[in-house]
Amino acid sequence: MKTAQRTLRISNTLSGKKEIFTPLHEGLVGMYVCGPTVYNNVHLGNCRTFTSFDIIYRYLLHLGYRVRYVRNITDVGHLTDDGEDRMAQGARLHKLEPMEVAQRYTLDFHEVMRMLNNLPPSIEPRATGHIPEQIEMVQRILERGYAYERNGSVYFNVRKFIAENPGIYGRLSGRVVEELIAESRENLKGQEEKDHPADFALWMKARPGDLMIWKSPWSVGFPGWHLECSVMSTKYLGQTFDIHGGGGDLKFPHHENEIAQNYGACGCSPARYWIHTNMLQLNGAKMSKSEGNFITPEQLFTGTSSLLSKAYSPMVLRYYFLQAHYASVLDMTEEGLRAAEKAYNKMMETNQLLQSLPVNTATYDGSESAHDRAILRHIEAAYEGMDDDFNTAIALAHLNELCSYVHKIAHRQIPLDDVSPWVIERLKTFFRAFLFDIFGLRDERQHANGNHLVEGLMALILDIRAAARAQKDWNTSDKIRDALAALGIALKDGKDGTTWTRL
RNA sequence: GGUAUCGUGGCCGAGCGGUUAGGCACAGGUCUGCAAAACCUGCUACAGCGGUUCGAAUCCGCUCGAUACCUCCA
Repeated sequence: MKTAQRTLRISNTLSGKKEIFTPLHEGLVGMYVCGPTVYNNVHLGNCRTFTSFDIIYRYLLHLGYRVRYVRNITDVGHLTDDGEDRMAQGARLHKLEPMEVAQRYTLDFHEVMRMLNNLPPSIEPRATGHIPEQIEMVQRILERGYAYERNGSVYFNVRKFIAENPGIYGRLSGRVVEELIAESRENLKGQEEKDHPADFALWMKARPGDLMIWKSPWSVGFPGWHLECSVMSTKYLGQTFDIHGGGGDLKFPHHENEIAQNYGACGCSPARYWIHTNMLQLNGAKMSKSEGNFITPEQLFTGTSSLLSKAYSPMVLRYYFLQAHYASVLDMTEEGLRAAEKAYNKMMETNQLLQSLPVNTATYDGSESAHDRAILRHIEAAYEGMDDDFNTAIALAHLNELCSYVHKIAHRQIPLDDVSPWVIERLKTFFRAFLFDIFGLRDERQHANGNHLVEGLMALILDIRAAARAQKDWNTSDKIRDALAALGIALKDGKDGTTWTRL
């Protein structure tokens, strides 16, 4: 698959329109995604965001692009409402060094990403590893006149920036600064230093007791939360790059301020396409720790949440995400998870069936049947779905349609001769590419069945049962089936013998 | 309170003015020793009320509800 063969369209949240994607440099894509703040276990909603971008990353790779995918780890500067650094707060709550907190939850994050089969980004920079660069950017913004120093802290001058660069600030989030001014006047807390409520910190002077501090020309302190992304995207992708992504909740103020910082430092816009993913809800309401409507990835995978009756595997979760478009709110319910589990298992079984289909090249006469055309149409439609703003729901629908064909062929409802061998081969390649390369699914059943001893024992048992069945010894046959069912193994009697799966 | 987005059949969800997306569940059938699986068939929905249009789930207005941001929870 060559890049030139397909036209990719992306909903650009900067313009609010769906645009044809053309990278800055042909064949190369630079993508920056805002990563997690590692002060706690990774949130399920974060899992959806990073899985969405993983699929975008995978599809770009599949199209033949060389992609540099940068996703940061925020380990300093993201303050809570009380003005305490999240990392420092985590450290205080868990009685740990801030870097211990960062390490613990970075490992947790990586483990969950691995379970979800998300590819690691090309570069995963940390905010604390880029303090000198952040100080440099603050200096550049100061030199260009868009920031001011107050008692050792440095703030971005939003009003001056807007006056001199109309149409930049507020474009992404649709914000009008006059309204922000009116709004924020009410809840000013400890922000007396700022000239204006809309201004935001580039560098914060440390207060007594602050744990994460560095020397700078202005004070001993720490960088503002938004600065790291401006700095690290510039460092690894250049002043202007292709795609910047993140959760929709980051649009304002984080991304808006990020753009202002980049523009303020270099006079140019950072990303050309902005992609924002939408929220994950639980039982029709937002996930909220305080209201108990909350579940961690670990609880989901182990079935230890009181909100669920059983465990659901990482691949079932991934399949669940695939059924919806990344920009839509997704509601998670137990019934929905059950449906996804069943659909996922069926998809994996059908693929296994497809891959084992014989291809009789001797009968190939070069013609194209009605079935051939129907199959090829669904394959193309799945690609078109992905081309249209990475619509995995559309692509998945066509894969399901194709599953029906696979079964009809496998069960001789469509004679094998009615489908051209090259179409069967194409279908096999297509399924492998979409299921594993693009959707990033893993066949969990294969892992479960990958035990040689179990495989051997099952083969023996099924052989004995087949012999009993040949003698119409239904007692023995059913005894074996019932006993295996009790062990969590389901038998499926087909025309070509019996197969088994774990429940 | 302000701003924005959304509200689709029993459930989850696609849909971007004019071919009943798809999955799960459910019902009937084929196959089968029985069951399961698989396959076939059925289930024509768009929050409410108005409007624009030959035609609206899709555009506009209002009402109600949800979510996000403004304000710490992703």
